[in-house]
Amino acid sequence: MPELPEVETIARGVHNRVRGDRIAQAWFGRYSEPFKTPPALQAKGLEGRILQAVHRSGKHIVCELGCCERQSADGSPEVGGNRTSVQGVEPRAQWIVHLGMTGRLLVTASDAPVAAHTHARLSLASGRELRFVDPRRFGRLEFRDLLRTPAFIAPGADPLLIEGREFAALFRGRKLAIKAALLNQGLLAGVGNIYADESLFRAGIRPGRSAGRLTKAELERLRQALREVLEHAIRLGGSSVSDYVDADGARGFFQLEHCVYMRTGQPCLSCRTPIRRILLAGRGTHYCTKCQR
DNA sequence: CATTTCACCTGGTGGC
DNA sequence: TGCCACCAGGTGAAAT
Repeated sequence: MPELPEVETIARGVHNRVRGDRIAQAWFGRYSEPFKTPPALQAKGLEGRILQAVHRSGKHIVCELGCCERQSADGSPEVGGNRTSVQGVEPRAQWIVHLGMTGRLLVTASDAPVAAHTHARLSLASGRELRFVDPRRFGRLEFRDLLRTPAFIAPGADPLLIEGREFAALFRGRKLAIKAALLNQGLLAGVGNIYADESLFRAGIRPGRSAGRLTKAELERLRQALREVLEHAIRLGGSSVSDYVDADGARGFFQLEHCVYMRTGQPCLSCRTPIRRILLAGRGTHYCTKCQR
């Protein structure tokens, strides 16, 4: 479910709520699917760590963890301060959360009712909990000890930062549909089904067009449309189509701004032509046959 | 190598 | 009310 704007919203929310807090205890459920690192190793690695910062990389939420016990007087991690002289400031480990289709990462009171399909609960020194909930179990949790493993960086360029030249180069010589290319996380990190459809509508490009045959002008329109759509969605807290919520359990509002996604048969907001739905790259794909060429 | 298809899961919805 | 088919924000392995 969650694409770049939803993951960004959640990461910011979690960051603002738990930064500087200490993981007192970690509990993991019995299912093996959600864990890239065995649950016992995750619990052992996480307990006692300070949550220094939480940010997004592609569709991944990365929790930067410092080593143990120590934190500054105001509870902030002093990132960017004197890194070598303050114990526990340099990230020593990472907890990487991928939400799959239905994953949630929530900051709750420790006595809040435990939702069904809760697979991880980190109790924090502040008395709250960081919980991972995922009914479909497509999400993944990974622990990295940075003394042994390199820091996590999502493959693929960030669609908010990429420049025109580099963007165009991603698609050069590719025969596959532009929508399939947008969904390829190795090319661009963070674009999923909603924002692929919405950005192609905004750029006026049919999703089935061969990626390598788009003109320079079309590619530039697409790059800007993608950035504008993603930034707008972030400002509105993401899209809540069915069950997406942020770190506080609040819904986003960008679903109210969707022009094509899940609007099959409804009139195009620009020309009134009914929105068409086709299957492309195995995904429901929505577009306007008149506005998108 | 590039590209496509499918399996992995649970839950909600709409038709009969 | 129940049953069933179909659909859903993602991804990576297997097949082509």
